[in-house]
Amino acid sequence: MAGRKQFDVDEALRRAMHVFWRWGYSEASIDRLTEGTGLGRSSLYGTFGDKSTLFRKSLQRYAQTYHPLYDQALSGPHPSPSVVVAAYLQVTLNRIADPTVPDGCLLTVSATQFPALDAEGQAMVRAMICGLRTMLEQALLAAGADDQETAELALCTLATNKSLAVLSRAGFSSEDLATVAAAAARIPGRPHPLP
Amino acid sequence: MAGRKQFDVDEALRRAMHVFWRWGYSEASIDRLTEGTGLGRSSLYGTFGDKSTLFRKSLQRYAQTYHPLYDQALSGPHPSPSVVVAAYLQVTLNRIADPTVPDGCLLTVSATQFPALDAEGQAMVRAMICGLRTMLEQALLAAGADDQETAELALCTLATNKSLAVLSRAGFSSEDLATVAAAAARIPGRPHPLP
DNA sequence: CACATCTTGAAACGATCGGTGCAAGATGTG
DNA sequence: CACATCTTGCACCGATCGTTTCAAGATGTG
Repeated sequence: MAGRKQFDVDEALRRAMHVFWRWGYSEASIDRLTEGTGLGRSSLYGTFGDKSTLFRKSLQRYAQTYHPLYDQALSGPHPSPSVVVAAYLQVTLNRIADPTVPDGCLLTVSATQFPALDAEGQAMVRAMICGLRTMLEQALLAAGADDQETAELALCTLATNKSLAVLSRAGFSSEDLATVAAAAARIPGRPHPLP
Repeated sequence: MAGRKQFDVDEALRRAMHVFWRWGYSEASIDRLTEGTGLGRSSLYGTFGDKSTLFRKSLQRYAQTYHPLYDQALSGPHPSPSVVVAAYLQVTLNRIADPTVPDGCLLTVSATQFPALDAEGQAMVRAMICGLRTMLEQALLAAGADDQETAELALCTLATNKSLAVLSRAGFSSEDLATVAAAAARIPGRPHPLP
């Protein structure tokens, strides 16, 4: 029934990523992965290894697809920290609004939430978060924020990013998500209202 | 080996809630539930029904335990919307810091994230979120916010609440969580920094 | 004590889980 | 064509999943 591979490896990985994206790690069964990719079990295991390896490759695939978008949005000159925050969150909003990907990404947010994920996968997720955090901090510093404000804003923007994914998954409208993102861009440069 | 129940039903439900709290719905296997509650399979099924029913009862148990805390923090008079937001998020921070509950609650945040949860459970989670939202909106109106600001702040505070749970689960420090909560309290009453 | 009621532990159910073995078939090379 | 190499579909593995069944034992009532 075969001599050379009858599928595109990169496209299959993209589809597998979308299965994890939609179902998370535990609920992404091998049957769902074979169905989503169109591959048979043998092809899936022969090409990508076992489930946890495939998940890690899906994470890598996600990073190499979307991290450049964040990098591009943050690399240019920005007039203020607020603009940096808004630009970062806009990338997330764009990704959520993308009709070619499943609704509600369970890769970035809930990867750390699924207890079934092994230590190697957890470490990879943490490294991805750390990379985005550094990316944000550099852009904030370049936009004129001091060290303390940079640390705070990077953290809060990451937090907002996570909440956008959660709210999206929970069925909140894109208008609501845009409202949350816009409010996060209003945090910079404000004194504490509490004593 | 028994004639009358050899355990406290309410305490067993509390422990079952903590198992879902720690593991989420899919990863909370019956074995983990029997181990966590100390009950046998027969007692568990005989008392609480099947797994999805037990999860719903755990959700109810969570709501009746923690929603009064939010209600209490919001019911008194507040000088400003900022204080309302801060008071609300402080309840979440306190719950996260509680040493008697597991680290990283997968009940409120990720209940909507787990595809395995049935429609009835999903609806219950949405109803809980809706109740908290209404509670917040009433307190914000009472604190002098107009309709538009109330809607925006209630949404953003809910979003921050979710992100706190996610960041907590991801291993961020309690100082980081407090920073995020404090920054959210700085949103009210600020003009948009972007054109 | 007799008897109905309830609870419990243990075994077992079918279904699904992630993963493997293997023969059949397609390909590239000689 | 002969042959080694690779891929694929299919069956199957043990383990675990949620759930049910059932007999044994403890209790409350007469």
